[in-house]
Amino acid sequence: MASQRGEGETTTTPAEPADRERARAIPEAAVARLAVYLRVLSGMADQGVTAVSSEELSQAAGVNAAKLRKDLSYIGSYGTRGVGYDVEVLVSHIERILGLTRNHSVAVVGIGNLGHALANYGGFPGRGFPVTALFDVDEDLVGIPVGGIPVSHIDDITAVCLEREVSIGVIATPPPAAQSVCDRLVSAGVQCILNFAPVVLQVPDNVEVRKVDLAVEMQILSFHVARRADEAAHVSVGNNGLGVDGMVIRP
Amino acid sequence: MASQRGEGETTTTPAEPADRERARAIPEAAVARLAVYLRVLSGMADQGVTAVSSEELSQAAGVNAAKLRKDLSYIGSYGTRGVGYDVEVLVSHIERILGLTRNHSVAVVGIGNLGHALANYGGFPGRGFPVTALFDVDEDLVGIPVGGIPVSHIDDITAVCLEREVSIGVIATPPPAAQSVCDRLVSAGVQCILNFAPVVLQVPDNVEVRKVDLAVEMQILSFHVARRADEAAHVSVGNNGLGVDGMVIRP
DNA sequence: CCGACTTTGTGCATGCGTTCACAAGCGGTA
DNA sequence: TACCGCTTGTGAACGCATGCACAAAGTCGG
Repeated sequence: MASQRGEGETTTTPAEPADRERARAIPEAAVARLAVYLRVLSGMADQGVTAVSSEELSQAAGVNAAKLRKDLSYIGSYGTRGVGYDVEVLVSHIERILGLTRNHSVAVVGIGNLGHALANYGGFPGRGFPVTALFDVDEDLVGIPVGGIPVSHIDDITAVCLEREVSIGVIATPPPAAQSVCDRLVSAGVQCILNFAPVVLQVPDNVEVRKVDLAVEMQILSFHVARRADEAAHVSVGNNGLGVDGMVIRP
Repeated sequence: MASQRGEGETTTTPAEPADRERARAIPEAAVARLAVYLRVLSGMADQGVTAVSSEELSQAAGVNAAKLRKDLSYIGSYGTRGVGYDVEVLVSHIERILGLTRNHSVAVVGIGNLGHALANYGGFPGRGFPVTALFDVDEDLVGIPVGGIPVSHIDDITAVCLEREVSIGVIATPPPAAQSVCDRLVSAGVQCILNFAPVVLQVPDNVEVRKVDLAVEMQILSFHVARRADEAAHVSVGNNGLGVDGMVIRP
């Protein structure tokens, strides 16, 4: 209720908090995919595409068409049977569900290689996420602008985060500092954290953490490399019964 | 069979490809967690810890103890009932399963902000992933060393990847170049790709792609921010039945 | 106005992953 | 040696997510 554009909100039971309860019911996995759909749709809109079918969109997003329709059904019925979806309508509804109608101020902590890269992205891809604060322990860095924003000292983190209404904190520090930084962010009222440090963060229940762990990603790939190598070995030694020297063996 | 160290391979049916079939059976989600366990265990080993129980390890890794035991059971039974696990034994077995006994040569394509950061990591966290090749389209960058490795031109990608036996390709280019770069990596024989570009890559079935999408991560966090905000609004406006102006209304 | 065609939205079955709960197994102790 | 307490490993139940298949609902052409 009380949301922007009063469209399909013909709920027969006015006591139902339709939109809000619905948002809570969206599976985590579907949320991640909605973000992907949004990007694909934005690209289509830029190219002047106005309508799209679930089949087309699902292919562009690399998922099953039925799954895509189910994902979209979590946010409401905004398609037209026999036709498809209006690109702009879908974009605006996904943006609404993902909370992209407001800007989310971002703070980056740890201005090393990665911190620099993040700061220079300057308002993250797809925008709506302005980086408004940078922090580091290194006194030499304090005051120097990176990506247009001067670096603050980490001891000022609480004051600065409150002042600039930071809603998302990004941790790009070395591992040993991560938990301490996390604690400070939390006590500064930050409830969402994106963690690049290879550390398992301990946080209170009301704080949401997502981690991006390069080492883990590499090791998962390594696992698959190894698996492939083993399979290949099996195929040549075992499966077809012929070694690489199959025809050398005489009867 | 035929694997390194002939330990617990007392399979009664010698026809079973025990280790290999087992590796295929490990759920994807479990593989990701194994990498986390490995890091935690390595940290413990560095601190002189020699034994650990599933309860301790699971807490350090931030997961359920039963889940941890099940994950470990996928790679074999290397614990001692009533005691726990030997840290070093566990480390070496996880390393073996994840294929970390061999080195995996890494190529980074796109030497912008992110590419610089990745190249300067210099042998990824937890090592075993030496970066051996860097590529960019920009002629001005070619030949300049970044993190100790000179940048090659992207047109040489096939030759260089084959020569240096690159097994993992990292795409850190702008979105429009990603698919083209991906195709070139694939035709150079690279079967594992880590993609930082916000693009859905199309690849043949025999290539494994993992993506790290900052925009998606931010948007998932944004979703949770919005959800929290809605919940908070509900508590004050809906749940308790009193508006903010509850006592202004006269009877 | 009607009928054929297209595409959505979703009930249902299937499979995967998580969690519980407990028997089996091992070390320590008397 | 026999018992006791602790921890692993896993069978079984549960819950979530995926994919199928189809009815509902709309458009378009005649």
